[in-house]
Amino acid sequence: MKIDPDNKADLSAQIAEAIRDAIVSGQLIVDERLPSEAELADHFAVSRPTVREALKRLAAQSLIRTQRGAFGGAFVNRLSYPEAYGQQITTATLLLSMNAISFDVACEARYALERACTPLAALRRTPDTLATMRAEIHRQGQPGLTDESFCASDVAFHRALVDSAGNAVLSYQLAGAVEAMQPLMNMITFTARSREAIVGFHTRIADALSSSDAEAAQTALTELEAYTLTLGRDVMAARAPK
Amino acid sequence: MKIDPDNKADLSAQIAEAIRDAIVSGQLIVDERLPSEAELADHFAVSRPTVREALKRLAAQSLIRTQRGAFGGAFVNRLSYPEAYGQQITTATLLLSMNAISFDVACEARYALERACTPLAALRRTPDTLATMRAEIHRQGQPGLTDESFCASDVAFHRALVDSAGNAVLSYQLAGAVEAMQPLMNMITFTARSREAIVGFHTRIADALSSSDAEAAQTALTELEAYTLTLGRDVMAARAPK
DNA sequence: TGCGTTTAAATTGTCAGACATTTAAATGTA
DNA sequence: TACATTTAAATGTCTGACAATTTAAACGCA
Repeated sequence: MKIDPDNKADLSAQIAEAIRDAIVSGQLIVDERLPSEAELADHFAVSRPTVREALKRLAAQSLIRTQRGAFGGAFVNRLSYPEAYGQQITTATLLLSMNAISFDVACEARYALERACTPLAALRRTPDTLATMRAEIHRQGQPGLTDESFCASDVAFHRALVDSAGNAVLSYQLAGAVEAMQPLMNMITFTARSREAIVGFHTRIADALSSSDAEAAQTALTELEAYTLTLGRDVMAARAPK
Repeated sequence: MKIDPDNKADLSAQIAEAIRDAIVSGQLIVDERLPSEAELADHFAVSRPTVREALKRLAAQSLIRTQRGAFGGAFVNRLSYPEAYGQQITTATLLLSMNAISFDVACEARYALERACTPLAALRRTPDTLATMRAEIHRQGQPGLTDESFCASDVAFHRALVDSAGNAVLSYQLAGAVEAMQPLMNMITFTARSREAIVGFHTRIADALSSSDAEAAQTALTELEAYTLTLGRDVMAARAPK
């Protein structure tokens, strides 16, 4: 873990980068304990608060965890799937909300990615994931459901679809794509008729996966994409004139 | 931006969360200036170092940027694509390297996602992206190339393929999937024969996109996946007996 | 000896106050 | 007006201290 030359950037950023490099390059392995804050301060020739700021940066990225007390300290953290999911979703959501991404582009990306899952899902879907999809479809048919709850259930359905592919890396990658769409979807008011149509598409998808018919699932997904697109465009059109 | 009850977690973590919530919920908008560190310390009834640790956590996630000097301070940062790319790649790389993801699973995910791009890429590929692909194919044919450079060129080729789809959200999502595979791919020693085979697949893909033949591109990708898988398995098999 | 209790030490979390550095606005001057 | 200087506000960094927490070792007792 090396030093910093006469760089002008923040010391805490430099130190954080040095430690991060040591982690990603494998010099520091999972669960290994870092030197104490005092030792790090000594090593980098800075004060303890500066070291602490660097460590907090790393903690924010789930690269380390800290433990108080004797024989406590900072330890290299094994990045778990839930943590990775969380970061993925936060980043994707912010990217979409802050960069004026059009509904069309986000929608296209989402359904393209989901279609990537269907062949695997048709092959590997389990009774468990199928049951989840059926349950969400049932919920979506309930009359008293708010638009937010309907959207949440929609997300749950699509996550079950993605998880059906039985590939953890794929699930992780798509978590962001699917969840980040929710704020955009929440802007849509779902009429009784549109809900019925969506439930119809979902049923077709679930049926297709049940019978391991990847092609039928892809077709239904593509039609659902087209339908979602028209819903979104109607909303945008209704807003624009104002 | 609200207070913290008698929570037991770190104050800096609580404060960071409170500010993060304010950002994602839209209470703080892009480029808006946060109160100064002293004002935040006063507001949350903590010391300035504690506030600073919280701000560094947010800075590590690119949620804020800071500026020194009069009328400086912390500002809500517009998450740019390059920043999002970087975080995506770091997270995906760590997830793969720290969780004993099998080569098969990572490979499957990567090619499934890339296949999702081919229909769009066949439709929208530009002379620019096609030229990039051709250039990388040419580089991959050079005899003196190290394995690392070959892998880097492979990544560049696949990134060009993804970018051909002309969907920024898709490009962002797949950056992690493609780049995170590189460390795994770097473990493979590419013989002259395997390089030739890979260049062949790449040429077929580029040709298919040139003629807007999505199906041929998908087929070539699928075969490339199968070939990559055998290469990877050979390496793993050679290592296991030791 | 064996086991429960107490003590001590190490480490992170937090605070207070100070000074250094940077930056842009305000001010003064030709 | 144009340019140089001053000033004020803010972040960056340091020092030193104390609080809270946790574990290991020391201790005492049966």
